[in-house]
Amino acid sequence: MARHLITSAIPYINGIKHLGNLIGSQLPADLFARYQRARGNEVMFICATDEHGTPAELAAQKAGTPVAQYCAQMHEVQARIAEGFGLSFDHFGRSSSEQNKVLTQHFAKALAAQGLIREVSEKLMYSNADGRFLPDRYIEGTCPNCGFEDARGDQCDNCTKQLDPVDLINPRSVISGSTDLEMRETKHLFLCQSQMKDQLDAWIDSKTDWPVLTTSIAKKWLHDGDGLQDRGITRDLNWGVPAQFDGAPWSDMDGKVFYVWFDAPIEYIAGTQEWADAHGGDWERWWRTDRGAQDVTYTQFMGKDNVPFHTLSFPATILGSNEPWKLVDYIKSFNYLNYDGGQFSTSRGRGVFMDQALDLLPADYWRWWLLSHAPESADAEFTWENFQVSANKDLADVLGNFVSRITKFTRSKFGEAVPQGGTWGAPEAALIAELTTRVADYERLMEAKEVRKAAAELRAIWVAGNEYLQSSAPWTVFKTDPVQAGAIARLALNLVRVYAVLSAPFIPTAAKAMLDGMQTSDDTWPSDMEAALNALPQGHAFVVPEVLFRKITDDERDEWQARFAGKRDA
RNA sequence: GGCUAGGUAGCUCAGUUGGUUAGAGCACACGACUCAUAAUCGUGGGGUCGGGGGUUCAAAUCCCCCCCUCGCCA
Repeated sequence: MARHLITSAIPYINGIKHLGNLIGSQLPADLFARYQRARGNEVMFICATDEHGTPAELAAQKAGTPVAQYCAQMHEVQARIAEGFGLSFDHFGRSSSEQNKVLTQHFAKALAAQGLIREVSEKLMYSNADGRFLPDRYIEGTCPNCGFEDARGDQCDNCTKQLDPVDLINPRSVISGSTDLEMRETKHLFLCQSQMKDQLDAWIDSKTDWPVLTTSIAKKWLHDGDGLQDRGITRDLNWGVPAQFDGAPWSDMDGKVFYVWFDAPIEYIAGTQEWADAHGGDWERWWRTDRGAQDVTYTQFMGKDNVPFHTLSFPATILGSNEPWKLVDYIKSFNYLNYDGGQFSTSRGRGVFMDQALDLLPADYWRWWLLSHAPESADAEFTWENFQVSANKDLADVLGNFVSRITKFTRSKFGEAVPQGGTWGAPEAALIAELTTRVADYERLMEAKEVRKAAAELRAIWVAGNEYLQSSAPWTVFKTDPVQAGAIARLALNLVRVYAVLSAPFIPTAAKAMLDGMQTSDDTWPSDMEAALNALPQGHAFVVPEVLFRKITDDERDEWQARFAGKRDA
């Protein structure tokens, strides 16, 4: 039995994510996890909320809630929505956990012991009124280039010029509006990634089967300009993992915390520890190659914006520690999903957010559309028309109607039990041969994390059932040879169970309804198609399930398109 | 401006190391069936593969130039 460690990039805590975020990491990771479990493999699927950093502090402040409490609440909100989408995490952790604090500090210490941490003094903008250092984008002022009054410290939104906060005329704090700012010297820790450039470069070079999106982004960071740069791993903040701790190999780091990109990926490991602490399991056999993790296959899923951290920074942390941690085996990355001619926008409330989506339709509609249109080779686009057409055609007409037509036909002619008697001949053998080939292709594509192609193959498997029914026409055969018509129906009813098993990674709720309809809990993977089509024995009772997928009407489509065009309302 | 990825039928996309008349789904037209969520199945029309030049017996596929889109960086 193979063992699969699977992680999804961890979503940031400040608010509910949109569909673009969902398809970028959590959903494809869930697809893969469900598939591997269905194949009988052992899976550890970890996700979490990314809770540290300035945006979380400010969001909490805006909500009038202490930041720890704010994060706890938002974590619950995100966890419930994830559940609503059927995301089958073994554990949905929190980067603010005690486990992550201990582990993050451990890694920092281990890296320092290997000479990979250096202290750097730099001058940053300090706000006396706020009592804190301000990140570049939390400083605004007049652009020295174009005179725009609300230019941010990192870039002017009006003329797009890249800025340094010291360039701004009349700089002020975005947080308080205070202009009582000064440049103040402060000390930070840097991770010496540059020392590991060659090692990382060789490692990336060895990954010839990774998506080009993953390797090209890694290569760019490795080779662009002066090559891979050392990066600061601490910030002047209170909310985070303290950079000063007992046994720390440095001093004077009070009031500083590790920067989110350093502690966030470590949460993959810490999240597994959280799981172990909660369930009494053994986390080391997943993460320590000296404790059994050497035979684990580790796959990460993420949007392209997260690729640099996962191809370079986190591996630098893992490898640089010189400890036997499990390194990722495959990084599946995704492009962006756009919304109806533009970008999804969290700040402007443009597009569909996860909670809203579940209010409109069951999760399977979204799962199917998103996965079958996953932005793998290029950015993809969500439009309501495409969504409506795909969901209605694929789910309602091809799959849902197949289940309806065969269960209702059988009920009307034979009653609610798998018909007995009759024999299968050439048409059935041909169908079994086709399904055997297609399922093998489906398995290959799922193993390769080829999400869109796997969806297309699954759909073709559904279509094969309709073709079979159409050509064998049991409703016609019934008039002259009812027993033989029963044999055809028996195969088709068994097909419903097979479809449920094969489809479950994509549409788990409907798959469950299909199994329930067939009154079976047998979710054995159809490795032997002929045997699989005999799983429901003659005389086995079933019930006609409710309509699996109702259709999306034109009126609904138009209404939703208008509703989500602009501002997100409460 | 530099770099990445793209530009293939009306739409969304496949096209492996260059090789017979460029494929799929949707949409469209016609036909079949009537068990089914007016569903299904079959057949067909439709593309100078962004533009130009080159290599080759042969290029969507390799090389050069240009145009356009998206993203990252400066």
